[in-house]
Amino acid sequence: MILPFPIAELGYGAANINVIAQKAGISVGSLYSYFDSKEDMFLAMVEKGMAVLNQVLEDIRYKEDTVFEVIDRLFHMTVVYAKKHPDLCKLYLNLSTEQLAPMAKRLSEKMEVSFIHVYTEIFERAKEKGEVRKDLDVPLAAYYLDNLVISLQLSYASTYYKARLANYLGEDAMEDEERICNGLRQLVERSFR
Amino acid sequence: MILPFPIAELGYGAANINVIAQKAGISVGSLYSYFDSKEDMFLAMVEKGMAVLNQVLEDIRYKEDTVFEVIDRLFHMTVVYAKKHPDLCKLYLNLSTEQLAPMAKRLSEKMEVSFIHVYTEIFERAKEKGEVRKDLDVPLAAYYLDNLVISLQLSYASTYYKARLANYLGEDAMEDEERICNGLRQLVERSFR
Amino acid sequence: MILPFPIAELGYGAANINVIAQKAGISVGSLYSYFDSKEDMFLAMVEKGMAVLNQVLEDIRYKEDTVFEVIDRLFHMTVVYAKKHPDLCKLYLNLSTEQLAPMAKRLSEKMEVSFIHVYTEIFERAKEKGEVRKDLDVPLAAYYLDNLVISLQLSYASTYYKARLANYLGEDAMEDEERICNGLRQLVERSFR
Amino acid sequence: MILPFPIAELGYGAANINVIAQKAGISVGSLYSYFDSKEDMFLAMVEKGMAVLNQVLEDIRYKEDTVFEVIDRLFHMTVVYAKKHPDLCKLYLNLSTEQLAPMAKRLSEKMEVSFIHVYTEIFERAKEKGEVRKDLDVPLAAYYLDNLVISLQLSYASTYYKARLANYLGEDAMEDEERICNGLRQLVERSFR
DNA sequence: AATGAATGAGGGTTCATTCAT
DNA sequence: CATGAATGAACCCTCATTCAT
Repeated sequence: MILPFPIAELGYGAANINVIAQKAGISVGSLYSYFDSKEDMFLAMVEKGMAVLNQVLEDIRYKEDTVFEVIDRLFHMTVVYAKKHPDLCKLYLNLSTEQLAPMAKRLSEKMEVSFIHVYTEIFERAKEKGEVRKDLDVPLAAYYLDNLVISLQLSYASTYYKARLANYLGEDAMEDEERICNGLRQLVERSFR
Repeated sequence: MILPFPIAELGYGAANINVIAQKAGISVGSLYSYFDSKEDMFLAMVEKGMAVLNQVLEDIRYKEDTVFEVIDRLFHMTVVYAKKHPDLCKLYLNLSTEQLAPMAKRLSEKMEVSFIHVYTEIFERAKEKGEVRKDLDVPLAAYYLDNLVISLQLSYASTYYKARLANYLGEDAMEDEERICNGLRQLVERSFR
Repeated sequence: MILPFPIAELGYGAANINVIAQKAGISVGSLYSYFDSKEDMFLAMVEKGMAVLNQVLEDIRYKEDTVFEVIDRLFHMTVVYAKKHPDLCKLYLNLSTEQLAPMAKRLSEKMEVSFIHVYTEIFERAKEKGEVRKDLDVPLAAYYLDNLVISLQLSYASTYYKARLANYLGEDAMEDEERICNGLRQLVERSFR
Repeated sequence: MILPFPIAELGYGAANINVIAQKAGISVGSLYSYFDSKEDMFLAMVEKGMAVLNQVLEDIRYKEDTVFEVIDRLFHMTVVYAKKHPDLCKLYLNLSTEQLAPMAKRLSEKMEVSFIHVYTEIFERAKEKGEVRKDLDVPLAAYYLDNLVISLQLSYASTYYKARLANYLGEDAMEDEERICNGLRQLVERSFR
């Protein structure tokens, strides 16, 4: 199945149909045999992104691990995902842009909800097992963790956020994943204990 | 000075010059006497945003406070800023979009650098005063804190992130600033100690 | 032989090749093995229409009848033809449209000429037999009669002319063929006497 | 006010926006400042046509005349109108085409209704004054008369119908309006008596 | 011979930019 | 200066036609 990657890579506004078709190596007409409209192409990419993310989520939540092992895997997998699918990550930025807000709302909710569910599950279990303090505000912890995950993801995918990461942590910081992932995990670990 | 606010509110792609001129209450021709191009209008908004942000930064870093008092003020002021200037916040999303990446790079650097500088200063001082642990990775701490600040800011400004906040913390979470700001401050405080 | 009916039913502009092929139950490729172009398909339908009309003409002009019996049969057969071949009638509207004028001219002439010939023959004979007044302007009478025939035909075939008929003669007028055919025959009969 | 004449002259399908703009001597953009869409341009022409026709109707129905004087004027004015506004006449052909049937229905009804109303009024009055026979089927007479008027109109406006007229009445028949108008009037007059 | 996926020129429409007033 | 009507390049999309299978 042909996917209109440039629409994710370049953004909805900047990617024009001719460029998309050219980059996909097919004609405009063919493109329109797969999708009914440019909007449809965008949604196809969003759905692809969601499918990949859901797979990532599945890979993360082994039942037996401690919450901190899960979070560690979460950070590492996020980086793997962002490196492998930078275009899908960039979708997130387009979705959150006002231009696409109306179209994105319903889809995004589906996406967020999966994450919220997993985060909540993890923290509740961790509470029971005594891995985190009893008075932890679970929803807030989930929101806080997701903020970090999204930021991390964008740092490895978006041109802009890459530059920002370099500004904060040095030009070659991206290659030192351990520093970032472990560093963030440590910070998070302390904040939950 | 007339500012093309809609370009920030609606996003670069969705805002059209006629609408901008109309909302600004002047003619298209006049708009083009102030700015050479639509790109220029966008950059003017970005600069305006930076100026406001720099003022916010100034208001935050009283020398005498502990780092956690500063961070508390940082979160609170971020919310105040996001509520007062949602359009300027949305700029951030547009800037980080690939469409505007080339244009944005140099400006963004200026912006980030101010923040990095302040964050670094705060943490170095806090280390000296023994408010945070000696082995804290300051650049990483700055990056981590900024991720949270940006996420918080967007949660109060962008339609999409507002919905996300509601998904995580409940429909009326936005009104309960204290829960969010204090909650984040507590999490951060623990992670630095 | 496969005929591209939809091109007549929907009109040259509205009928697209894919729909035509689908309705004809064959592939686009096959369609193009029968016809060289869309224009060709249209012309094939026009020729089909002419052939049917010529048959109708043959059925009408029995030598022994009075001119008014022939005209009566003409109106009745026109209705029968229009009901049986609405798509061929609609061709007439497309042909007379400027869009197809150049292509249509030569074909239409052939078509008109048959009718003119028959009409003239009928009226000349009627004059000889004293059925119509001696000073009747035969060409004008033929033109006048054909105008009515064409109008009648369209009233039973084209959506627009159907609505017009209903406006003039009432919602169910179409079913009362006798009123229309006999009524017109009477009017015509008086005008020729 | 600029009117997109080519859309009537060439037909909805054949007239493309670039041609229309060029023939109108303005840019495509300007055209779209007057009309929201090509459909709108077509409707503007239809409305213009209706306005002109209504004026013609007004000019025709003097109260004092006999029905046959009115009909005579009707034929003559129809020719004048068709010669002056051939493009508006051609609209009629486009409207009755299946392609535009849906769009045209409501407008056309308005148009027809004016004519039906006037025709009916004329015939009812003529009946009262004893100018036409008592048993005349008024709606049918109106339908019959309108068929002739429309045919006449098209004979002076549409390329196709012009050729048809020449086939029936000779190459120079168009110039001999009197023959046609008077001839038709006489035929009609007899049919109503 | 029959198919229908692929093509891409051409259509309707938008909107950043200009310039006569 | 200020205006906003005018411009036309560039957009998204359609569909007549072709050709590898």
